[in-house]
Amino acid sequence: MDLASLREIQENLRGKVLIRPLDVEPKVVAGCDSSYSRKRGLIIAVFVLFTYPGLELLEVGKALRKVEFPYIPTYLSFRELPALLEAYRDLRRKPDLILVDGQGIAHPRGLGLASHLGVLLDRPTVGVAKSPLFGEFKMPGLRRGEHTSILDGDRVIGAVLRTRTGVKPLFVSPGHRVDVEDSIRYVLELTRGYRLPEPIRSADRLSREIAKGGDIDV
DNA sequence: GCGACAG
DNA sequence: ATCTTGTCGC
Repeated sequence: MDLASLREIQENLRGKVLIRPLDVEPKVVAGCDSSYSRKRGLIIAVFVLFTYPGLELLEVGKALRKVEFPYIPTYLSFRELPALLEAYRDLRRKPDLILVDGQGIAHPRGLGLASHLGVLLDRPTVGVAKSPLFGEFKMPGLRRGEHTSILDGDRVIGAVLRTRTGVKPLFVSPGHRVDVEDSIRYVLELTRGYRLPEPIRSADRLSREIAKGGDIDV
């Protein structure tokens, strides 16, 4: 499979992405992330479900697969989606909102990992990235909650959001079935004392722990 | 052609 | 993302 074909897949799926306010009050939220075991050539994907707004741990879904695609900027989906989809199928309950570690529509072809996953699952997703990939922006103020827009010309495709005072901001963008405003709102409401929102922080820690060798039960 | 470039 | 030791700061 060459990049031209994969690029065509992204350009086609882009038309399926829906940007609009979240249409339900979430009762179950999820965070997902992937880690790698270089020596074993594995990718470990994890989904962690929490109640909302109480943030009580509900369930964990995981998957370990052999890495079959290299990391190529703007094509991250093709490397991580297979494992993420498998981890999702491992879940009994289905989340009303999913936070994904990566870009949503703030992507050269409007289909970052969060958007791609959202369309395939037909679930609301929000992209939460630790660094920028696409779009123009100015840095926001230093206080938690302050944010600036990520622009594609005149179009607002996301926000640079300060989740912790004095700490590097996050690059938030809608994945699917949410808009920029709700994306900002939920990322902020799910962040408790750390830079990353709790669902993603948990998924990150757990997947890394499994990659390191252990396999913790939940 | 050159530089940039999620995880 | 992963590989890696110490170090600065609240």
